[in-house]
Amino acid sequence: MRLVRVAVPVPALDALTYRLPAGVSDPPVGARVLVPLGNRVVTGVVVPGSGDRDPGSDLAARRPRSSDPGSPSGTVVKDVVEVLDTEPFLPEDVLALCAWVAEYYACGIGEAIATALPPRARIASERHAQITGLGHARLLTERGQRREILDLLEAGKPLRIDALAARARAALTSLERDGLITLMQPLKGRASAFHTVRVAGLTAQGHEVVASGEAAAALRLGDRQREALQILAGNPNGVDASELTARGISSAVIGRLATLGLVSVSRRRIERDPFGAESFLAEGRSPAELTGEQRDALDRLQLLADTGAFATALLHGVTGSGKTEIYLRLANHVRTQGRGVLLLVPEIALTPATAMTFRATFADRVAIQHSGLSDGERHDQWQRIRRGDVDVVVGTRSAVFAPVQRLGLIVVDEEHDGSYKQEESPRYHGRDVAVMRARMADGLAVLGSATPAMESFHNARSGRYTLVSLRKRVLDRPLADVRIVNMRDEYAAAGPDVILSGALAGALNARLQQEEQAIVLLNRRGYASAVFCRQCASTLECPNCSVSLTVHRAARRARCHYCNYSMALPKTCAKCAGPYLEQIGFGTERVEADIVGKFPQARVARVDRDTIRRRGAIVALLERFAAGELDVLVGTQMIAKGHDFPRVTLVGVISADVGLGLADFRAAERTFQLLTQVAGRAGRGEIRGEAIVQTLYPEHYSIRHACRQDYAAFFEDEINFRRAMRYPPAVALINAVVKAPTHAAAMDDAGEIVQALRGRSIAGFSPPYRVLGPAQAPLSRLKGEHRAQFFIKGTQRTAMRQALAAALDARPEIKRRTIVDVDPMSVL
DNA sequence: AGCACGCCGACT
DNA sequence: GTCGGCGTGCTC
Repeated sequence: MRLVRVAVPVPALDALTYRLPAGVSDPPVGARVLVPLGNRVVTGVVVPGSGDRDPGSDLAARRPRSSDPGSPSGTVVKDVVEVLDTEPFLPEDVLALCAWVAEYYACGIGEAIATALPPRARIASERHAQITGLGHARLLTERGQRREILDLLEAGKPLRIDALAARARAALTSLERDGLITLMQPLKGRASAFHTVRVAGLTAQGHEVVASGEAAAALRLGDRQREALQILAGNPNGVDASELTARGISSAVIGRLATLGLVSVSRRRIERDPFGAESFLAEGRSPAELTGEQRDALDRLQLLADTGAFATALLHGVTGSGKTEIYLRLANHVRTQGRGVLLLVPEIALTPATAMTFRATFADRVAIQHSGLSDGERHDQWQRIRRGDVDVVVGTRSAVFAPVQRLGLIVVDEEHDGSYKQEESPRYHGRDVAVMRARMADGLAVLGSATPAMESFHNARSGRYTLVSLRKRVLDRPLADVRIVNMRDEYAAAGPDVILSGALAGALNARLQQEEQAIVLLNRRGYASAVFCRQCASTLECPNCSVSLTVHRAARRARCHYCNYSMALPKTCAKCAGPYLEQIGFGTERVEADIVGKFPQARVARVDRDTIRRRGAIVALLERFAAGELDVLVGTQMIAKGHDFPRVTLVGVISADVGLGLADFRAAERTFQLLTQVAGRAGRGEIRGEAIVQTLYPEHYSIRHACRQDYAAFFEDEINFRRAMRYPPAVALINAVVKAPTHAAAMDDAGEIVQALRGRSIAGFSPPYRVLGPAQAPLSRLKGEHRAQFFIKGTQRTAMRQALAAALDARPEIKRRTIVDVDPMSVL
């Protein structure tokens, strides 16, 4: 019997064993196969493993081989429905990377593989229902849910079940049992997702007719038909149907010529081009001259790349020191050595402008991969990479799985950026997966940042990574002057409602006079942070989450930023009916209003998740700002990242300490990074920049060091804190959150897992980790669920992960309600 | 993740 | 009494 191991796209499942029926060829590892799963059909990927493992023994497979490998398990091995690929769809190295991700981040192999697959790679069964003759006959005697369904199906056409309300499911099965309807499972999707167009071309006979007037006359062709033949005669490679239509030749005309045998219509595969038509304008980019420091850095990195062995370099360069130029040249160097390059950028950074830079440098040897592309575009780009048509891939987080051939270099730009961590399963960190991939490929990983993550600098210090530094900005431009404004003094002088300090207001005014630009940052959106009742001292809370509702004034609503619940702004207190409601705290919407109020002549725009609904809206807005059509940009951290605006000479930070109050071990690190990055936005042109930082805690080390742009000093203070508190990178950390319908149940369930973890001992020794908790999670209620959490801290990640996996496997009903986050970015 | 089975409150 | 809510378990 021929068996295969198949990873299926179901979170909790390990690879499953299927039988290959006679007449079906052996699929190679990495090929897609259609397999039955429960009562549906899904697309799985063949993974290594002899396959002659008995089904139902996944647990046994993890443990040392159990005693009776051939024992019957109760589950019958099902047959593979269809083999979709004769060649591996996912290459071996990507598959191995997925296996590592599944193991390291404690998720199912199928889930890891699902993130590596391009869109449209999966075919799945859909469920349709159709009414039977008996159903028609009994239609009028049925009532309730059953009658509703029969009414919907009355026309006789099959209907998709998922279009039906979920509550109708039970009725469906009973209707089928009674023979009133039939259920079908047609497959949705195709094995190949390329876009094709119809192309018309002249046949031999057609050529004859064009060449000979007599033949044409004999056929009595109409004007349109003659015209079509002329057009086709001038295009030996054929003409797209859409182009013919555009030139006034309808498909009917082509159809008639085809029946006459003069024209043949074929399908041609075309590639969707995410670069668009303007990419031709991108030619002729002249590379900037490197500074001596850049040259040295590039030389060192090239040397590392040329060894052909795995290495990781941390490129620590102050903002504006020209890291991108180094990436481009290093990528080109590696490419000319015949090895592939992967360049990862944060979510927001891959604007069309950046994509164009790469297009201009690498022409058609570059592919891009990010979530802004349509499914079709992403699919086509992926296929180009898979075929080996490109040597350079630029993309966001998930591009780390791109099937680049002979990979030699992975660059992770702005490696500290939080968008590299996926906040849903699999909770992987793009940077860490990149380093592992480089290791598997014997390649070089380059992590670049002005404010490296604590983990990365720690690794550089310990010698695991090679540290390469850039201390100066290009063209010797100075870093911005940073002034701290103590808001306690402002409040004492001007009352508690001050938003813009005197210093910041004055600086803004000066910029407006001089026609320079300014960026104002506040990492909190909305108009006011909460609605407070002065009579009963209660705060307006979200009914589903344990947070207060944020006031959005333009929408006149109070909104939850976690579950998106919203309600009309109340006029009286919901608890005590008191009329004295006060809005406390403020966000970007309020700051914008304040600036507009103070400077009516200023052209102000706001950039946050509320103003940027569509993707592309941010690009348009940033372009307007770059073009000088706006004076002031107010926004959240979105505006702090990467962009290069030469005319910005002032950066204002409204409340630098937003986030410092959070009970999160990365709070100081995030604050330091944000302040340093945003200050780096100022003074990128000819004129020196200035940054004004408003804070209630001017003495806090993250604010002090950020103002002096002193990374090393910040790192020293922060690493001491992490060591003392035993937080990463001093230890490895796993955060587990258990959800339950009540607070008590969540605590009980979490407590049981914690007990199991503490009880595990290895050969009489206590386990090599410590378990903290359980405790109520900081967000104790989210979307209506209560949450308890616990931490595992230790130095041996593998032991920690395995212990947790074992404890959860023993309690499957708790496991399904538990989120496991290995190396969490935040423990909220 | 889906999907089905099975056990308890509000309507014909 | 059924209808229909969602807890629990399974998927080779």
